[in-house]
Amino acid sequence: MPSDGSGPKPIERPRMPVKITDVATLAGVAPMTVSRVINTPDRVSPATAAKVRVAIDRLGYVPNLIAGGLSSRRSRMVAAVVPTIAHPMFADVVQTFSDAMRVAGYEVMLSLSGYGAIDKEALLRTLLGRRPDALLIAGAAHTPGAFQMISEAHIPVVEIWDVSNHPIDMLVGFDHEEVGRDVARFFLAKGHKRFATISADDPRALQRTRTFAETMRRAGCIGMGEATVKAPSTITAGRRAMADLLPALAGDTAPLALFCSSDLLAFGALVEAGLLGLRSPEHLSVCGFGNFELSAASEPAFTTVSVEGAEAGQIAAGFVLQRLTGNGPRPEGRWHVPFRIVERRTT
Amino acid sequence: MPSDGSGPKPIERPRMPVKITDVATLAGVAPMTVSRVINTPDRVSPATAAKVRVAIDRLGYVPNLIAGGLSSRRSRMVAAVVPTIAHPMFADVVQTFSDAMRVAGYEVMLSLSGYGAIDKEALLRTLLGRRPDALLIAGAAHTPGAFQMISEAHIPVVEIWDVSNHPIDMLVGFDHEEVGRDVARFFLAKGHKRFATISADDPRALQRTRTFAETMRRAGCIGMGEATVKAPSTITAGRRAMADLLPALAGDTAPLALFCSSDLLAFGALVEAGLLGLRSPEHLSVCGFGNFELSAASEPAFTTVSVEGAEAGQIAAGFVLQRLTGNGPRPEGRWHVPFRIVERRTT
DNA sequence: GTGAAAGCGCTAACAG
DNA sequence: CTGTTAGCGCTTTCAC
Repeated sequence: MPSDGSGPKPIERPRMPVKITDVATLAGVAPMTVSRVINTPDRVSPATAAKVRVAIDRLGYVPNLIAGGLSSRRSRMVAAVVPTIAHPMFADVVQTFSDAMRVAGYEVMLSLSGYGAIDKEALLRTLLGRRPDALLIAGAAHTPGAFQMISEAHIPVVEIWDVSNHPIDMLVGFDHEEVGRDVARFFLAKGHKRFATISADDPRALQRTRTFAETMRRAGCIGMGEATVKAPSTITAGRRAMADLLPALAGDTAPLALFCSSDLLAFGALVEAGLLGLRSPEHLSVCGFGNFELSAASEPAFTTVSVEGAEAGQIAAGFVLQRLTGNGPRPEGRWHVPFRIVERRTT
Repeated sequence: MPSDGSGPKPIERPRMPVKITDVATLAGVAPMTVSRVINTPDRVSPATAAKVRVAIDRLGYVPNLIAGGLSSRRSRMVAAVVPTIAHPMFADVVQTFSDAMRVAGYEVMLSLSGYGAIDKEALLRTLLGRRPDALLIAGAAHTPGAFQMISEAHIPVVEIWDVSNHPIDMLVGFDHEEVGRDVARFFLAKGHKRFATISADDPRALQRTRTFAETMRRAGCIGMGEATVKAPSTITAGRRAMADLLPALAGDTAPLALFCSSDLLAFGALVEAGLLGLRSPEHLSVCGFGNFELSAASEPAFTTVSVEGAEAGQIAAGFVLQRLTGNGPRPEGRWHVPFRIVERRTT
C-alpha cells in the first residue's frame, strides 16, 4: 500500500471496551478488588462493594471471561456435543443439562455433530482448544484419535445416550439392545408371530432394531422385512419404507409387529399404511421410539419407547458438578437411564 | 493447613497440557514459528513446517484458543441466540449459518433462550463476556439494557427472524404482518367468507395471525374465533384450541379458512377436526406456518407458509464474514428472506 | 479487607 | 522466512 505522506497510522479504535482497570480507577480501588466484587463478593466490605457496583453499572462493564479464563485456568464453560437436537431425548438432555449448569455458573457451548457429515476430530480439537471445564458427548463410539484427545484434556467427561464397556470417564445412558429385547418381549407377550422393522442406519438405531429382530426370530417368529433408511429419520423415509414393506404383507390376517427406530419413521409407516386401508392395531401393531409429541398427539396415538432425557441431563449435570466442585467422593459415574414402553392405541 | 514437616509443596500436576513452548522446544524453533505453522502456514518454509507438525502430533498439542484469543483479540467464535431450534426455520438458519462459519474458521456458540423463562440480559452478559467476534440473534425486540450491551460490544450483529425499523446493525428477516396479509389474500381469492385463527402467544406469531384476521375482516369476512395458546406451539395445543373452536362452527356449509401460527398447531387442528368427521378441505381450509416436514408428509398434506431458513443462514453468514474479513464495502446489511405459500391438499 | 506483583499461553509488531 | 519483545485483561499469590 503506497504511503500518502499524511502519515496516518492506524486510527485509534472507537473506544476499547471497558476493562477492569477502568472500573477500578472510577471506583478508586485496585483492580483486584473489582475482581473480588464480581467473583467473591463476601470477601469485600459492603461499602466497597457498593462503590464498585456503581462504577460497573456506570461504565457498563462486561468482564472479559477470556482473560479471566486464561488466568484462572477455568473457563466456566462446558462443551456439549450431540448429533442433533431434533430428537426429543437429546433436546431434553441438552435443555436440562444447560439449565442445571447455568444455575451453577457454567455456560454450555452446544455443538451439533450431525450424522457423519462433520469431521468429529476437528470439531473436538477446536472445542477442546477453548478449554472447557467439562465435556458432555453423545455416543460412546469414538475414533482412537478422538478418544486420546478427550482423555488428555484431563477434564470430567460424560458420555450420554449409549452404554459402553469402556467409558472414557462417566456415563449416563441406556442399553439399546435391551430396548430391542424389551420391545420384542412386549410383542411376543401379545402373541405376535410375524414382525418387521424400519430403522435408521446409525449404529444405535440398528442395535435396537436388530436385537429386536433377533429376539423375535429366536422366539420362532417370522421376519417380513427389515428396512433401513439413511439417518436422520424422517416421516417421509418411514412412508417410503412402509410402501416397500407393504407388498410382502398382503393377504395376512394376524397383525404384524412393526418396530421402528424412531417415532418419525413409525408415524410415516402409519400414514402410509392408512392410505392403503390398513388400520392399526387391527392389521398392524406399531411401536416407535423416542416418545415424540407426535406419538401421543397424532391419531391414532401410537405405542413407543420413552427415555427419560430430562433425568439424564440432570444426572449428567450432577456428575459434572460434583467433579468440578470436588465435593464429596468422586462419583461412581455410571447411570442407567430408565426407559419404558408407553402403550397406546397401536398395539 | 498444618505443616507436616516433610515439606511437600503442591504436588506437580499430572502433566500440564502441552503448550506452544513444548512444541517449539521439541521442534527446535521459536514459539512464534509454531504459531505461524498453525495460523499462517504459507509464511513458513515447508521444511520447518514439517518439523513442527511432527512435534505437534507427537505431543498431541491442542492450541489454547483462550490464550490466543486474548492475545489477538479475536475469539474466532460467534455467538448465536435463538429461542428454540424445534422450529425448522431456526434449525435451518442455525445449521446453515454454523456450517458456513465453520468453513471460514469460526465456531458458533449456540444458546437457546426459550420463550421468556430465561433472563436474556444475563445470558447476553455471559455470552458477550466471552468476546465473540460477532452475534447472531433472533428477534428484533430487545430490552434497553440488552440493546446497549449489544451496541457497546462493537461487533457485527445480525438480527434474524424479524424485520425491524431500528435494527442494531444488520438484519435478515421477513415481515410477519406481510405473511398474515398474504395468507388472507390467498384465502380471499378462493372465496372464503369466514375465518378463524389459532396462534401461539409470542409476538411474531400474533403479528401474523392478527394481521391475517384484520385483513379478512376488512374484506368483509366473519371471524369465527381467534384462539391463543402459550408458546411454544405443540400439536396438543392445536388439538385443544380446535376443540374449543369447533362448537362455533356447527351447521355451516362453506369451508372455514383457518390460519395457524405454526404447523404443529395446524396439524393438531386437523387431527381434532378429523376425529369429529370434519374433513379438509371439504369442511375446513387450513394453512399452517413453517413448512415442517409434518405438513408435507402427514395425511392430508397441508398448505403452509415456507420461509427459506437455509438461505437466511447463508446470507447472515455472508454478512458477518464480509464485516469480519473487511473485504469489499460495508454491506448494506438488510435482507428480506423470501417466503411463499406452499399449497397442498387442505385448501 | 485490600493491594502489588507476577504470569496464564498465546500472538502483534517489529526486527533481522 | 524466523526470532525477540511486549503485552492481551484478568486472577493467583502473597504481603500488608
